[in-house]
Amino acid sequence: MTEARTAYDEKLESILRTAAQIFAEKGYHQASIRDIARATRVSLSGLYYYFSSKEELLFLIQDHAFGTLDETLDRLLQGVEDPIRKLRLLMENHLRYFVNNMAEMKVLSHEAESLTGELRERVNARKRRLTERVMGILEELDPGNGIDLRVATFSLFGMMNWLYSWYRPDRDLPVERLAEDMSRLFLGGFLRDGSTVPAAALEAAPGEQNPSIWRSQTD
Amino acid sequence: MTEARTAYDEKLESILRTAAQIFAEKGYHQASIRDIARATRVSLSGLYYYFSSKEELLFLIQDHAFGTLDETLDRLLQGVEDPIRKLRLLMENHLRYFVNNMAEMKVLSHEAESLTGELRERVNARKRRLTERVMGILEELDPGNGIDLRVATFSLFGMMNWLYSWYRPDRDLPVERLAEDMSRLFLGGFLRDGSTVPAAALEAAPGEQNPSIWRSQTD
DNA sequence: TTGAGAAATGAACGTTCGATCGAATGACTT
DNA sequence: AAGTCATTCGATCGAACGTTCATTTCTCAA
Repeated sequence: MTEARTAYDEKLESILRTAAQIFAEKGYHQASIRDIARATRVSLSGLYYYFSSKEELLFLIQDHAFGTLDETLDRLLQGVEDPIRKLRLLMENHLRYFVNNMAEMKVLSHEAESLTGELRERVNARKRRLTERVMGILEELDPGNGIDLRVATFSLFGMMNWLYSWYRPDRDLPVERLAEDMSRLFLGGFLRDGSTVPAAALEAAPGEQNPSIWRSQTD
Repeated sequence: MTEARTAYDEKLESILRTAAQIFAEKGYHQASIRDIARATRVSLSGLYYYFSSKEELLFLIQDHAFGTLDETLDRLLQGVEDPIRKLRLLMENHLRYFVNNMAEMKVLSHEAESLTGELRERVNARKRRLTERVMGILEELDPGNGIDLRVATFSLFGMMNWLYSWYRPDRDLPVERLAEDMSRLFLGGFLRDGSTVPAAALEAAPGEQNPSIWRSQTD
């Protein structure tokens, strides 16, 4: 194992970390390479010694973040059998990384479509793996409540991934309580027998509304 | 009431509708005015007769979508007292607009930070109003389960707003079943007494993990 | 001390962007 | 037929963008 941690590696990581912050603040397309040069105190052209294009820079950030998230999850779930416990550990892992690396996780959530071609496909593959992992756990759990698995899976990701748009570490719950509350919200709903949900929550709304927000057109 | 629906109004709405689709596909900053000119078959300069800047175009889309969403909700909740029913109606309204106007709603969810200054503040005001409305209903409901209100509120929005990243009308549930499943997930979890949630779902994960995905640095 | 490769740079390129402006066109009134 | 106002357009602007390249500076083993 050649675990040589060179000066090159350290500087690259430092650039990735800084770039992630800038991408999180301004958005990938808004942020210019010049912004990153200014923040890292490396010259514009000097940055291209560490990556070959702006798009590859975004990929490196996303791939690194996803890879770390994934590896930690592997380690965490080793030997765990109870699916409830598995899901709880997965959620806590996910939320902990979110809160501790808000910039990177915002880039993951918000710039999912900013990559193209092969780089995009490679990140998508990591994402798919995680999605199927969650869906698999929910399938194991299956309380027979009739809730669609895809809806449940992406509702869970939605709850967690939406964090970047509202969570403020100084005014909101610490990550442990956050994970507890979200676990209770999601698992409480997913594991509950449908017949114990108040009827008013299940009744559909009356009538149809205008399907489009725009007035009807002729063309 | 001067409800004169002029040709100008119709053309503006047609431009907004087309622009929303392009913003949804390529993202606001990626999409050029020239893209919109091509799609609407109006010349580049001709567009500026209908809006004064690209940013105002984005504002018009967001404001129109939010306004419609809001007005329909007002009408829908009139006379409804039961908070469970209120929440259910709100969710169905929200999801229905999402599914029926996916382009506009993606722009709402994904381009929240693309406006600046006063235009951004005006959209934020509408958003705040809706957020407080939801939080108010949850407060009415309050089952005394100890779940943080902010966490519950934004978890609900996260579930719903994340739709744009996964929902495909041709392979996923129709909106009625979607609303039912999400209602059961959220309300089932929110209304459940904490003591009935399986213990394994509440236990914290053991140990602390590396708080940052990056290796420690010296500077 | 020197030489070679790694690391970093300033200046510039071609392209695309949002926006402007004066002129042309169309529709409708008088 | 003339006049008015709304609508549309081609041509063009300066600014900012990602990227390149010929050079220079740094580092350290020989």
